[in-house]
Amino acid sequence: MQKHTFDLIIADDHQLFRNGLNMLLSTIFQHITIREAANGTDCLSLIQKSKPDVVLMDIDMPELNGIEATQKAIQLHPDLNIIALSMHGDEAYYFKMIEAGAKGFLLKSSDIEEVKSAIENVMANQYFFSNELLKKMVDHIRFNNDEKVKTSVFSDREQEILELICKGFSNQEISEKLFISKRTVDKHRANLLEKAQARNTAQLIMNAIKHHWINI
Amino acid sequence: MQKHTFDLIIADDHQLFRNGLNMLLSTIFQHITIREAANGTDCLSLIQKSKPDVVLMDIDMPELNGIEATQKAIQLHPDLNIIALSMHGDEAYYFKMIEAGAKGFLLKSSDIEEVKSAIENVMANQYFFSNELLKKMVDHIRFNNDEKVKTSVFSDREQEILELICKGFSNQEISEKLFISKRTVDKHRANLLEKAQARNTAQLIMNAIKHHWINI
DNA sequence: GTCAATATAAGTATAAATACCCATATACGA
DNA sequence: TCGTATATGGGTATTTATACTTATATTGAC
Repeated sequence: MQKHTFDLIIADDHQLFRNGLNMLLSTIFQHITIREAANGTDCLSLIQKSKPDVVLMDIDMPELNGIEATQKAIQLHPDLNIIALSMHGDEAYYFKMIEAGAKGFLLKSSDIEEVKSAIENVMANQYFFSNELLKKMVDHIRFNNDEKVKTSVFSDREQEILELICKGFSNQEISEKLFISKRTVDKHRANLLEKAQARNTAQLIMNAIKHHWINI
Repeated sequence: MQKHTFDLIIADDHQLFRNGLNMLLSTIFQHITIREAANGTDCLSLIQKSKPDVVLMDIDMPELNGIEATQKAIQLHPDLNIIALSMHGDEAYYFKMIEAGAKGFLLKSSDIEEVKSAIENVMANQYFFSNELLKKMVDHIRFNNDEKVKTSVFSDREQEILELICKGFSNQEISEKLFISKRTVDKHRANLLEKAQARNTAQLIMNAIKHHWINI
């Protein structure tokens, strides 16, 4: 797998982390050239100069953070393989890294084997998510029933009306679509609020999405 | 890897598919016992009788579908390794399979190597998502800007108010929290609607979540 | 120093949502 | 058959949101 030479950039603001990872990767990959950047701006310059095969990009960096650096880098080189590298707690930013165009996603708690897999995968034009991150995502989906909103079961009619509400229709418009009285829609909507344990439309939709009562 | 004997169930309502996959897996794994189920109910009985190591579970099955079968199976055997197996178009049900407790996720368009990886991974207590599915998920996140809602940039204050709206607070309550006039909140909210190209609260929140303007 | 964006606030008006009350018909399961 | 859930619809009232308008002070960029 690691027969031909390839270039890699480590972008992270902690020198010790960069140096250590550099050492580890140099041991694993025989023919590798590693460059280091301490922030997003330096990383962009390095990308322009050295045309790397892979970039390991920290999310939290000074000057230009990993998300912005990834956006700009992907604009210039859409096929560049960028692997996001973050700490626990940065999970909220993974969506933004995906939007920016990163192709691999590692936590800093990963072991070096996983980093190796990630590099090999993205170079083979595949996505890579660290197992720990997948577990976090899965757990988030499975166990976010924290607010005791039970897995509410709406009736078919309620489900239908919920979906129309989500599309932005008013009760009046829904009643015309379904050929029923607006007052009936009012009532269904009130029942939806009660079942969803929501005070208003905003909470109804937040809960509906959190608990996957609707598809987005 | 495949040294010791292990048991596997293929649950799918298409006999040809079951038989073919059975043949393929028998070739790949030397010491494997494969049982077949044509629907969710049969699958549950087989699980009770044979205590399998892995179940390949189709989502769309008669009598008891894959989601319900997975729920019941995981209730009885929380550590059972269930791999969801679905066709294109069933993607909306993956969330439900995750909630139900499946640990691997394959598309029927996967090649046999990916099935092998999935089986090995879940038996090693890891999650497995097929690369095609990851790509779909990533593409969904990256390219769902279909309604020309540009990557709206809200001001800090607007962002703050958006998050309070999502938590279910009324403009009156928000104004009290932020020590500003309700009319100011009214105005911010109107600006939010305009920037989000939404007609009402429901659409505002749908767009906010779709485009990750807020974290859920 | 000017321009643009933002945060602040208000007037006025209508539309929509929410919160209670009530009733009737239907269907489905114990 | 009896009860529960559901779908339908209405009365009344209040609260909330939305749509227009205008205005001022501040901040930051160029």
